[in-house]
Order: sequence, then C-alpha cells, then structure tokens
Amino acid sequence: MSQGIFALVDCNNFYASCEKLFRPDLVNTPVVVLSNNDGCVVARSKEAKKLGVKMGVPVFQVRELMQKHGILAFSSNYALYADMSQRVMSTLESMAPRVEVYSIDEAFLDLTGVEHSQSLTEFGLSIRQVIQKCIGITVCVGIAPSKTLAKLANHAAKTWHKTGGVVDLTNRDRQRKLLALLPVSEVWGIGRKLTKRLQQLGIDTALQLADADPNYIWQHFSVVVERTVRELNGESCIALEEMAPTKKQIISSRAFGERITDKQQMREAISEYISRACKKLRQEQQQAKHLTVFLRTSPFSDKDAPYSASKSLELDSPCSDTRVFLTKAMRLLDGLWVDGYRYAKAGVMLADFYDPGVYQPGLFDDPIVQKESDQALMQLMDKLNTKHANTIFFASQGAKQEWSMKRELLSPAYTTNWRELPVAK
DNA sequence: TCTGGGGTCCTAGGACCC
DNA sequence: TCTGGGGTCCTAGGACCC
Repeated sequence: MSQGIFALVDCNNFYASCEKLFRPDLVNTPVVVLSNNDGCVVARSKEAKKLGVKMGVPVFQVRELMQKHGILAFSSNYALYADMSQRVMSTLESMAPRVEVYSIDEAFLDLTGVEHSQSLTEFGLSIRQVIQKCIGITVCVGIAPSKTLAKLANHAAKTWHKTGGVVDLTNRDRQRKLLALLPVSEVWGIGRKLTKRLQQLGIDTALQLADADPNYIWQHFSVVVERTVRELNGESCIALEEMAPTKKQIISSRAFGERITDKQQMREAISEYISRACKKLRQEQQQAKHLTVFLRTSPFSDKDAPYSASKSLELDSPCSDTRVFLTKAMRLLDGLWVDGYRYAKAGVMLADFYDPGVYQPGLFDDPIVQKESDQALMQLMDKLNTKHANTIFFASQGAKQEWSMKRELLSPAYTTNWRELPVAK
C-alpha cells in the first residue's frame, strides 16, 4: 500500500463568495450565481442554501422564492472567478511543494512529510487562515491517505462546523465512523446511475461499499468502481498529477439567448465558436486535424420539433489557423442546416491534436502549408484580443451577435479590467 | 416564456486481419 | 463453400466530474 497523505482544499461557495467579496454591503444577503444564459443556479451563498435554493435548479422554478426573500442573482463572471482562483492556487503552491489544481475551486496537495514538523490538522488550519487573510475566500480542508477519502474528509469539514473547517481522516477508525454516516452517493465517482445499481445490491452507505469485495465489484461494475473501493480503504490508487495533461479535445458550444431560425445568424454563431476554439488551441500550442460541428433544437420543449445533428471531417494535416477551420466549418454547416427548425444550441469540437511540426503527411495528402506570415497573423490577433476582448474579429462572426447568451445580471470585472476596479469610498 | 458548458475515462461492439 | 478464434483498431455511447 502506498503511504501518501493527500489534502483536498476546496473553496466554500466559490462563485458566490467571489461576488460577495467586492460587495461588502452584501455580507448577510443571500446570493446566487447563474449559469450561462442566466438559465439555472450554479452557486449559492450559505444564506441562499439555507433558504432552500437547490444546486442546478432552473431559475424560473425559484423566482418566487428569490423575490420573497430578496435573494440577489448574478450572471456568471468567469473572468473574475478565474482570476480569484489563480490567486488561491498560487498561495497554495507557496505553502505545499506539490499541488494539483483539480478544478477552478479545488486543489489536491501532497502532504507527505508534513506531519514530522507539525500536526496535519494544524497545517490545515494554517492554510485556511492564510487564504482567508490574503484573499478573503474561505476554504475547507480534508486530509486522508487517498484522494477519495480526502474528498469525503473535505465534505465532513464543510458539513460539520465544529470541525473548524479541517478534518484529518488519517486514522482508520475515524475513516470507518465517517463512512458509516455517509450515503454511497456522496462518494467521489459514484453518480446517480451507479448509486441506483449499488442500492439494488444492498449497498447504501459508503462503508458498505468500502467493505464490498473488490473482485465482485470489478465483475459487476468496472475497474473504476473497484479502484474506488480500494481508495475508500485507504489504498491510494489515484496519483497526484501536478502537470495538467495536454487536452485531447476542445469544445466551444453555447445555448443561444434566443432561438435561431435564420441561417446567416447560425453562420455567425459557428464562426464565433470556431474563433474561440482555435484561440484555445493555439494557447495549448497544439494543432488539430479533426473538426466536428453540431446543432440542435431544445430537448426540453415539446412544441418544437426535435432535431439534432453533427458532421465531422479530417484535415489533410493538422492546423491551428482560424481561417482554415472557418471555411471547413461553413461547409459542414451547409450539410447540417435544415430550414424551419428553431435551433437552441450549436457548437464545434476540435480533436486529434499534434505538436506543431511533428505530423507526417500521407503520400497523397495535400498538406496545408502554414506559412510563417499566417502564424504571425494569428499570434497578433490573439495578442490584441487578449489585451482587449474583441478588438479584431472575422466579419463572419457578426458584429451584433443578436443570438449571443443572456448575461443581464453581470457584475463588473473588478480584478481584470482597469476601468472596473473597485473604488474605496 | 425560462433547463450550462467543458471535459475525461471506460466499455461494448463492429470491422478487419491472420 | 467455408464459416474457429484471437488480436487490434476505431467509434459511439454511457457514466462521471466540476
């Protein structure tokens, strides 16, 4: 059994906390943050949770509740959250030698060796204090010999306030006590479907899963669930990954603010998604060979006829030039578009990535030759657009973008735009 | 009227080869 | 006019995560 010690540091109500941070007047106000298009609730402050707003509910279902209790809603402001996240992560990196940034609001830390100089709980508390003081964000810390147990320890730290926001779960008896209290659905990697199937076999609690025979689980489920069983028993099977693995695909897709029925508007939307995806591709310093374009009507509406389709193609050689993908995507769209539907969402996907310069073209391929001047043009575009969004764009993206998503409740870009810095009065 | 977006991993099954 | 079995590669779809 490998003898690592992991900590999971997770920001409390991250998006809602970011919004509140710059609005001291909202200390005790219930706040929610909405998904793109202001569609559903993706984050809730503790006050909003207390009032019964559930994660992921469509806004129209809780509108009454929000009005009744004065719950304030914000559109999601990713520029702000990404910037705050970076501050949290670099603080963590200054406190622990090995850090895996797991998501925008979570990181795994390798705490091997820490216990020689101070207790693990003390270390957890100091992480909490430093982040609170330097950044103003509250985090909880779960500590355990496997990532799956660290997740559960973190859950416990969030759930029970008397823990002080830090739970050390390195002791086997404490592990089993906690596992007995938690339903199997709380376990990392056990989603809705697996929960149901496990319950049918009489496995309701996390402890029952931990005590199941790994071979039996492997046969009835998969190696993934079997690994989870081992992790629940303190055997570390999922390593800490400091380096973000290179991406395998890039998707850019979005539901429209209003349904699209006009092909020209769809062209604009697809052009916009291609531009974003290609920019991301160049940031990853990769080239792609595969392109997919897809579109669909709303799967929730019973009055709209359902339609969903996608088409893909392979380039002769990998490429990261927006103009090449724009041309190809428009051709794919011609094959997908059917008049008369009310389209709700569309998107593009790039895949099959290569490092620049390593691809061997086939004998009969007609490789796209990327001239230096082409690459320079793309670099210049990216540079200008990073400094000020949408400085230059392709005409096909459209200047008005009437179809773009709703963000009616957006907070200012406090930390990423000089003109929107908070003012101390 | 109003239901997110962006990812990963695993598995099953078909095509194809010897 | 034979039709077994094993291997590999690819793709679609399912399940999960935040």
